[in-house]
Amino acid sequence: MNSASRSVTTREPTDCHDCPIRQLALFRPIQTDQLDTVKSLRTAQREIPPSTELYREGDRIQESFTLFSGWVIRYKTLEDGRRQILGFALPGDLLCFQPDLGAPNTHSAQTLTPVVLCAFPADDLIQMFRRYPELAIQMSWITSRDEAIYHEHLINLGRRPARERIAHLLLELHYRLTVRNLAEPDEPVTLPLNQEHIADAVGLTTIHVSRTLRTLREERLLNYQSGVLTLFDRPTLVELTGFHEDVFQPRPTL
Amino acid sequence: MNSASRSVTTREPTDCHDCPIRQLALFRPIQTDQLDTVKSLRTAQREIPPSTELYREGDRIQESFTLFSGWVIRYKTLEDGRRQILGFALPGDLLCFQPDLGAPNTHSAQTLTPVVLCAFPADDLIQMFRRYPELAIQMSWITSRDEAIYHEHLINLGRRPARERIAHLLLELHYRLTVRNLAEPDEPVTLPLNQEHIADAVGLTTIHVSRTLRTLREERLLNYQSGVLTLFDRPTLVELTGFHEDVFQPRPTL
DNA sequence: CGACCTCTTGAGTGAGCTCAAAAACAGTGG
DNA sequence: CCACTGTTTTTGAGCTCACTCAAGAGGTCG
Repeated sequence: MNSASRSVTTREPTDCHDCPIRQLALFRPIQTDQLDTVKSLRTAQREIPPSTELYREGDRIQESFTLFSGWVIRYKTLEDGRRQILGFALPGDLLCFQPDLGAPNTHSAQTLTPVVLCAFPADDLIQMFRRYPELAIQMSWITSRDEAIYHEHLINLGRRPARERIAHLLLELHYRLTVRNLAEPDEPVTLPLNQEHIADAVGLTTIHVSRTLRTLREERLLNYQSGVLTLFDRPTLVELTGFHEDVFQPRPTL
Repeated sequence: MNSASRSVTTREPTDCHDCPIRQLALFRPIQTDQLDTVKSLRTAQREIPPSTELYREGDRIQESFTLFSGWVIRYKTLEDGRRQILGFALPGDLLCFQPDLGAPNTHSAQTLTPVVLCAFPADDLIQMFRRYPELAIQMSWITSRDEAIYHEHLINLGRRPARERIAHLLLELHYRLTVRNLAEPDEPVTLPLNQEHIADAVGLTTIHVSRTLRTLREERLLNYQSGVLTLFDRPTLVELTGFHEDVFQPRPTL
């Protein structure tokens, strides 16, 4: 139950031979011959500054990324500039996996923090699946978990009022960070989010997010100020928002 | 470009040997030896009346389903009974695919119409992936397309007003039906939805759906009454809602 | 210091909600 | 064929949650 980012110890300057392993080994030990093959992918590790666009809706990116460290948002924008954040990618998450090599991206992605990621060509990945079906099955595992997360977001946007939406999002992020050992269960965490990010994730205005955060603070439920999140009363928050942490757990082992 | 439901000609009483093929053959021809294996799955075909629960949140269903005919909704409910419809499954769609055999379902599913579906044990499916990686890759294809659909729903719920939300949903359903040859591009279609379904899908009240449908009708954009959908002015609707049909296309061939 | 963010607060508005009741419709049984 | 019941849709009236517009406060950086 180790986080991907913590295992970054030694680092090749241009290549990171073991990155897909690091992603997938979360679930199951892999045979050494598989490991060799994956190493042979020779994929590039990159360090990227904050607020950088990784890819844009409509691009034809033929790479996938594994996040080693940092935060990335995936989002869509409407013609008039309104933005919907689809999700926050944390260390260990996979980005931009599209088995259809020709298809344009359906959304954009941008770094929130300095980011270290490992990029590998999508067709290499598919070749690897072809050779090691177990990896493909694990991939289906990942995407199926992602689907459950989208379900949570949908009911959040569709059927919950502002206070619960925001609280649910912050509970989610807090939990996902603790699971990765990037936060302590009962300690404050620093998030790289401003109120606009929250607003665009839960479908509100920044102004309303500001007001709602204030009421949450006044109710002594949680505090989010200058990037520091403190959960005062997690049980009540969980109750209030109907938060089910199971969905946000890493995949169980096979 | 054939719909799964149309190819139901002969029908075994209890088994439907070829159903996963029918699902996956949409994308790519499969070798005959693969076909034999799939047939050997001996999965059961079922006919199910309308308004029947297929599975419920929290159940541990170890089967997946391919829809042959009829409509199914996938949804989640909150403690107080509020419901969010996550999506509408149409003929050819896959339901309840969960590679983690032990995990409980994260949502419920219910038939809207009489339904014919093919059920097969999840671990058989995984065995099949193990043997034929190509199928696993195609599965990742399917789920990746599903993800893009959820993205559309998220921006719909989060960033669009009622009129656009409803219009977008109806455009989506209309398009998905035409792609399956279950509707003619410029003809009215019959949908098994009442206003409550629409409301629960787009995060509104039935009352507001009623009013909004009236305005859409008065604007001569579309009409949805007693289950019949007519798109009066598709171009304007597409423009208005920012509808991108690409996402809802069946997967392109490999 | 000024320029630029981000956050906060106030005032007014409006989209979508609640509550309530009537109308339309389908099915059922007499 | 009609009364009776249950469901779905429609309409009205009033309210509220979340939005817009506008201005001020605070923090950061060159």
